[in-house]
Amino acid sequence: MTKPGSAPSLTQAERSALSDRAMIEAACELLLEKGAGGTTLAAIGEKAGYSRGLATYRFGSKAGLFKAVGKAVSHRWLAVLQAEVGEQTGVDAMCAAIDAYAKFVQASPDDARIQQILFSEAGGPESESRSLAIDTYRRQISDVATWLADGIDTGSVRDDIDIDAEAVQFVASIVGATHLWLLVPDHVRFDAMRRSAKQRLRNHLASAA
Amino acid sequence: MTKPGSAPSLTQAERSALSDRAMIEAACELLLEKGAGGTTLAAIGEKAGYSRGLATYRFGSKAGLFKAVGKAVSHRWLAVLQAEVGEQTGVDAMCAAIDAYAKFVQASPDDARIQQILFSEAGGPESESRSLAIDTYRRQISDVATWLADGIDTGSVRDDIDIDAEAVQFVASIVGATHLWLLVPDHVRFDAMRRSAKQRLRNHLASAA
DNA sequence: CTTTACTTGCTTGTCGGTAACAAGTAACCT
DNA sequence: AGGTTACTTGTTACCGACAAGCAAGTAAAG
Repeated sequence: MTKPGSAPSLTQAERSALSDRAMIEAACELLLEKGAGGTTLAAIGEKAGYSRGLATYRFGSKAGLFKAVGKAVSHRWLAVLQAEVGEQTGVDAMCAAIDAYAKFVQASPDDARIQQILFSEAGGPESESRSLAIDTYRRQISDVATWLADGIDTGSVRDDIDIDAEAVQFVASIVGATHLWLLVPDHVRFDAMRRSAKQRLRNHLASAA
Repeated sequence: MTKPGSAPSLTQAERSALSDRAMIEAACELLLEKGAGGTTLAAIGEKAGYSRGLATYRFGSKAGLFKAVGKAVSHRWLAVLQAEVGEQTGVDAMCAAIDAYAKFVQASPDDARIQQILFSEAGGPESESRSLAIDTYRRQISDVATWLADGIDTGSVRDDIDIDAEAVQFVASIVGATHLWLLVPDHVRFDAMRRSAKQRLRNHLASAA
């Protein structure tokens, strides 16, 4: 029982969900500000309004926390992608994915930056965020491969292509463009690249029929 | 004068050049083994056969050391690129660059890995290796743009393209493919991608004439 | 050639800061 | 109330960075 004039009196689950969200939010801000290496668990906890130790306690380790942040961001991206692509297949789906990504980067550039910072961090043979990055990329490559396979089945895509190689190149283009955009933003104009990338896709992959 | 039976008696310059090389070499091995975060300056110094403090003393900071490593690797890559591309321009130069990169990755996969690890590390707003990565990417994009401009001048490349956008996409494809290869090596087959990437380039950029 | 003053390569001592864990406290639950 | 769960504080080990010192090399004077 809570005394009349006291605090909201949340349930335990609500309390932890609240602090989790606050810390992930704080982590995002700090990541953008100071990068992965410059972000400390203590700073995250305190910025979220708690003690220096909570982040470690809740997420176990720095890698664990970054994994949680990555999952949150990834989830938002996949929602946008799904909404844009819908049930399309073949080259249409790939073009829609390009549009979705452009939209995502424009609407939530912070999310895009964070995702890229975290996935870059996954470079070495260390980290737990490595496995998240691997899963995400693998998933995206296989999605594209499925689009292509369906496109071949329905006759909209040439049947003499190497599906896996094309899928990897497609994902690689987007990953690479984001990477460059993060480092050399003035050189990377997503909107300008969209047109030629889509046209190139159609020229290269669409069936002659 | 050195006593007959005594040690090699190197000059100061030779001594420091020797330890520099030893430490950069040690740093490369540790980077491949433990990643950027897992590599410590003390371990580098000791692995190179010196004290825990030498790496810091010589390179000033961890970022400074990584910068030196990056420069060494970058230098080797640029040599391969220059040898393969030569005086070619336009689409020919870009195809040669693809071949050069495939050759580089096959001949010195460790170098490719290290470069990618370091350039990934440059994601956040921190680090000194960030500026090296930026310079390198900027340089590569402008090289490709020059190839394209020359190709338009000599008539081998369509004149209705957006040079900068195409150059960025080209570099982005390679950067992204390497990034994926580092994380998901089994999905990325450089040799399979070479053929279709080059064909796509020619289809998309070569002038109709 | 030898001595001496100086420079440069390298090592050791140390400090602030951080991740990770453990033990304790306070809030919620039954 | 007792017990479970959310959170805090105390502590340890480790790392990057710096600074003071030591030793190896260099060069000028006698």
